[in-house]
Amino acid sequence: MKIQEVSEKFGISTDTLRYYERVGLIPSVTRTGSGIRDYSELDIRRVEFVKCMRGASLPIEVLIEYMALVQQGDATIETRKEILREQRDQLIARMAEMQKTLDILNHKIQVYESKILEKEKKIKIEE
Amino acid sequence: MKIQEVSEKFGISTDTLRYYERVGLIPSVTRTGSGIRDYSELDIRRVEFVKCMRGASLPIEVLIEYMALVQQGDATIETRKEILREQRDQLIARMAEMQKTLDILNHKIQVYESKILEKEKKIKIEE
DNA sequence: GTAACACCTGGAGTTGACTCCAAGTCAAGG
DNA sequence: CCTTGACTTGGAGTCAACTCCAGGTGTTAC
Repeated sequence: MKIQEVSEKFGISTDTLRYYERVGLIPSVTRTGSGIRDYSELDIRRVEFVKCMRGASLPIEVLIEYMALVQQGDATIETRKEILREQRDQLIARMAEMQKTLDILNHKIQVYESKILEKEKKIKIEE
Repeated sequence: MKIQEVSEKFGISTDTLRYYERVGLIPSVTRTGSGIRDYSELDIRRVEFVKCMRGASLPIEVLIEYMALVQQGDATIETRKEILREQRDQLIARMAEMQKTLDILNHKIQVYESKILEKEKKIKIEE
């Protein structure tokens, strides 16, 4: 699969895909003889993983570290697990914050809605 | 309440508090005669609101727009409600993405955990 | 009254994560 | 063979959101 297709499939620009590779987020993608990227199944699974993690704002640095450990094989499993656990905990914390914000937003929207209703009533009475 | 105390109360640096004021996120804080910030109850409620919204990553630009509308009074209620509704919807979408990521993280952690267990078993058998 | 310290301002610098660009290479159609 | 258009690289530029700094003023403890 060439870069253009991967870009469309995941909604990630080709520039970003190349950038991810450059910084080590996706270890060197397979190439054709002449050096053009030709994403393998594995490469695509990696892109998907990164897209998903970035979608939840896991920092690129952490993902780079994680990917490097994956490359190093089974000896790093314990460390990798720790990284994922920490990221998961932070994610849970962020989601809790967001839930609080969501509640406040919903509350404010409700207040606005009833204010708008009041205004409409007043107009009706004045008519 | 002076800036230092507000900073500690909310865990926002004084630089950030001044920055928020500068860009219009918190309309001009009350001052002492000599020009030193002295946050009123209202100012503090505003800081709290902004902190909460920023905690859920609502963009500063949107908050600036919202705050400007609040300043303009009741005529802008409808617009404000729309802004909040849109932000709420985006927040819900982001939380859904994060939930997916969380599920994957949990799954991966489980897989790692069972791999570690297997390794331990092997060691026991070899003993 | 003076030293030490918190506060002020405008503006420059930093960080993370892209995003764009120039200059060059390759592959397919006519 | 030559053009057209997608691909390559390294490096520079951009953007949001801070964060830091220099140079100046205010305020409190001794």
